[in-house]
Amino acid sequence: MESTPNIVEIAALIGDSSRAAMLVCLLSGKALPASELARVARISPQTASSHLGKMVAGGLLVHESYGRHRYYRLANQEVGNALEALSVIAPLKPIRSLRESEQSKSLHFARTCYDHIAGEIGVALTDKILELGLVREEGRDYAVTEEGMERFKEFGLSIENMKHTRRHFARQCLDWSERRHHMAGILGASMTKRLFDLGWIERMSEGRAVIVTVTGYEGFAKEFQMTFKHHELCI
Amino acid sequence: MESTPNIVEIAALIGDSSRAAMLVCLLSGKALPASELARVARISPQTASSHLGKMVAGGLLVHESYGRHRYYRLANQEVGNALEALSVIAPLKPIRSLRESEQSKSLHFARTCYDHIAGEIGVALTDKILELGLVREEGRDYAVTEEGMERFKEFGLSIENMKHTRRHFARQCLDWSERRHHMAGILGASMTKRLFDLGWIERMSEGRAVIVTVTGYEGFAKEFQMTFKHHELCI
DNA sequence: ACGATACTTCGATGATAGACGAATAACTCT
DNA sequence: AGAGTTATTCGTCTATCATCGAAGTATCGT
Repeated sequence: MESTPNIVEIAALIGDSSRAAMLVCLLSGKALPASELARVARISPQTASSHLGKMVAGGLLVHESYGRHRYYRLANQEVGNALEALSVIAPLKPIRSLRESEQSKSLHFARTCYDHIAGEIGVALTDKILELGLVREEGRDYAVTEEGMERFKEFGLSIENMKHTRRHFARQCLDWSERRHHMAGILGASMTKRLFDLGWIERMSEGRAVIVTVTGYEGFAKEFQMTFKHHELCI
Repeated sequence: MESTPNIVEIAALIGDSSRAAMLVCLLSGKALPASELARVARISPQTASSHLGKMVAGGLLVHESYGRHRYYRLANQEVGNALEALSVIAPLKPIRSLRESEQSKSLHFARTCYDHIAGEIGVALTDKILELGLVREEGRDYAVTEEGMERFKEFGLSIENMKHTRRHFARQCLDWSERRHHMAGILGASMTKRLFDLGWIERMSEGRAVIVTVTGYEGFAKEFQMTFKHHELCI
């Protein structure tokens, strides 16, 4: 009937505030789990699931399952192309508050992933621990070395007690903002708890964002040879 | 919420079947009266008026009044770009005729961007002209070189006359399908007109797609050392 | 001046679809 | 095995918006 391709359906898919928020979030090229996208769009998981299903059916997104998580990302480059082309003609939206944009930046820098630390800091810390030889990779996990046993004890962590729990000791956890691994499991959780106790990191008012305190910067530098400039990590 | 442009409203505007029909009809670059657009979308004049008002408010269209007629056209070339970018990811399912799918491919290959040539051909031609030293980049514009003056004259273009117009001489225009620049401005328009006059390119029945004729293939090869195989460009 | 044409505004209506609660399935951790 | 997550499906409710009839404004032809 219509001699034109149905840009209507595609545009209608993008033309919903919840779905657009998700799409813009996925423009970075990263794959994000459904729950994260629901949070970004400020809607319930049920509604998000409905939207994600429609966008997959419409060819905007594809998904991959990892365990109970389902990661969504843009189907192809052309989708990103179209979103960018729309951005060109879209009026700029006023930034509601500085705090929100700061918080968004903070999420990439440092946040908690359940009970362990993630973001740039999480990945960098895991890297340093590997580099210093405190742990070594072992399949999907990390195993503590002799030297690690000693250093973790100095840091205030009892590896012995951890071994008594049935939880995974030190699992590799995929980081959505860095696309690399950070440390999960009881070791990751205990370290993060210790970082809170030491006052190196503090939870921001709400959400999962975390800030590194002044003593934290000093501590990370001294204990793990991590370097910062202007409150950002040097890699 | 975020500092990103507000693509929601724009996409929602395009994501209505009646409005999309009007927009696609206006993709040719023509200005059409409201009644004609109502007829194309198969809706009443009242409804059409409502839609047109919203699209003007949203920055998609502009209107000019001539007597009791009101002519609507796309606000700028970026709107056309966005519509075409959407059609790239849309026509996956309903390809009704071979001609339509050919036309979609043609849009990537060669099309007019208002009055100058774009697509693969447009970008490649601009590249060649740069490579041959006929123009050089100068900020957001291109400037003709000594050699360019001579070669353009041989090609049938009077740089002198162009300088007398108030229009930009040779502007860089971003190409959505190639993500690179092609040449706009009076020089780009004049070259494109010359290509039509020489019969190197011809406008397809409707829309902005353009085909390269047999003499065009020979001409591009001879004059600009551009090579093709199977009616596709070799880069 | 008169009716005809082109387009707009206002108001009412009806259909679409986005929202969430409740329940279900799949998975992980203890 | 059981508790706690993550994600989905189903059903219902509600709000938004496209649509058109009726009426209003501006312009043209005669």
